Amino acid sequence: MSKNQSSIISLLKDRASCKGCGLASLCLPVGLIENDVDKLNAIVTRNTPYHRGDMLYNQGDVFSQIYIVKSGSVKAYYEDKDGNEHVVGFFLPGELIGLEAIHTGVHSCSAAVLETTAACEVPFEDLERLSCELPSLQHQLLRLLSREVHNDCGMVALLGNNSAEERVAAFLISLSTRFQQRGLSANEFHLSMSRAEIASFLGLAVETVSRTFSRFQEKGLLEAERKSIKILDIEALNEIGGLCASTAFQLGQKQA
Amino acid sequence: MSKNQSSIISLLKDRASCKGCGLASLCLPVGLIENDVDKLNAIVTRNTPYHRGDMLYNQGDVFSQIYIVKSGSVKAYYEDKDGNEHVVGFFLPGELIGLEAIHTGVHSCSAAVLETTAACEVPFEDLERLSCELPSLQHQLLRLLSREVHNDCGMVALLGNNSAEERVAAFLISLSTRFQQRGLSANEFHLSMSRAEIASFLGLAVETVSRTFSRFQEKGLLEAERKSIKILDIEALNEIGGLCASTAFQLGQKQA
DNA sequence: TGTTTGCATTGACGTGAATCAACCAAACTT
DNA sequence: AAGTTTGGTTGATTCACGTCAATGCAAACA
Repeated sequence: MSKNQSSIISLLKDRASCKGCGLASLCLPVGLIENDVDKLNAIVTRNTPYHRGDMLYNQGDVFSQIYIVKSGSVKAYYEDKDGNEHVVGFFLPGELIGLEAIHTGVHSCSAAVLETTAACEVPFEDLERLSCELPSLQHQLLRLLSREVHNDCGMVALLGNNSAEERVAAFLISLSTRFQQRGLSANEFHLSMSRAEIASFLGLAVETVSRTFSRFQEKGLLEAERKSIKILDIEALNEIGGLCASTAFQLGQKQA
Repeated sequence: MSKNQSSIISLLKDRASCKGCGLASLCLPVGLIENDVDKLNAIVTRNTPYHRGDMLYNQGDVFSQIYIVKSGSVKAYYEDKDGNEHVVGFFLPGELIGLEAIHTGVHSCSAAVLETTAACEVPFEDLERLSCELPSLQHQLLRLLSREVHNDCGMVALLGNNSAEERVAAFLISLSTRFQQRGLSANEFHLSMSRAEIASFLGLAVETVSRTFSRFQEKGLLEAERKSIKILDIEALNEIGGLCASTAFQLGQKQA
């Protein structure tokens, strides 16, 4: 085997490990030295990709591991007693899923993938054990949990106080910001969730979401062709929804 | 000094330490052996009581420690750009305050006490250090953060999907449950927050909260005399608001 | 090419809760 | 004890958004 070949192979290996992962700066490895990243990597497993509709876990499942989106996207939702689905969050690459279940040991919501999605799985007991050993890992885990609390506070604020237009604007700003942080375009992106899922998440009717998109288009703020979004006037959107909960919260996003 | 006197003194000391604290079963000491509780206690400080209106911290303050309610109650809120106050949570004895700030290192909301309140303060760096040393402490800290995430999910669900009556009912159920867990009456209690603060928290107008209380009284579900509440038919209240977000969430409470 | 199926959009209409405006009762002042 | 302030209740009106219903439109399949 030539040197060239072996370096390609090690590159491929790296891409499938925490060390070479492009999301490392958003995820658990933040603050870890190379050697410690290897220790983290040793407890992480990666499955074959999931497809739209596949479940990471179901409401009521026993909690054993957290999931981290590697590529694609995931929704978290719960079903009420009448069987209606209520979306409580969307997760993009680098975001941790399942944190709500640590407390009780049982998942209180379900997680379904929205498009072809790769996920890392981290057995929680292993993660706890390693966190005791690596203070930086513990710190980052606490930070990520705190981020979740912070963002959920922002959602509570948004849902409690803001109009349909403000909610939709805040939602779009949130997505835009998060895509940008992941090296994608802040102005043009693809929605992996349906209007119904957006509506559910924002506490609105599908029709209201649709009408709001239309109104934003009439005002020249964006172009929405089904699931592809092109933001034309991000400043105006920010004006409507971006800072509605004060500068304190970067609203509605699962990522700060 | 007689043996009797010294035992009284040590009892008083205990009450002011984690070891003798009646809230230990809800708080950080869960799962710790006596020796480790002492280590925790060594990093906890307790100030003279706060009074209504006093601030634990303000939006924008640098984060350095978390607060735990020992007695009394606290509200967390943020001010929007127009100076309007929006309540995002209420905290009862045993509940941790300030967790939203770990992520950024800056408080994104303010915490104000609602009545005469005692609080424990735990410098976060010390807590992190000790958590590495005591796996049970780390575990409990993660659990408490997760509880916050879980409860906030419940609030998002409540605000997104439920009517004014359902929200108020869920709020009352939540308080009732939490008082009961603290050894107080589940049916008769005192509200430390004003109608305006309840309204803000539930994303409603003061008038709507007031009317909803009145309607519940007409239906014979409760008696509300200003701030004192007497629940007459907790089953009916549960029917209205208790399980509205499915059995998955114990709604709207900062405590499960 | 027509049919089905699953979103998405648009319009008409009704309603729950916000807003506006009095009014009242307690608590505080002087 | 009369004035003032603060918080809570109640009524009348308005409006944003939900609901109901029809239509559009693209991908999937026969």
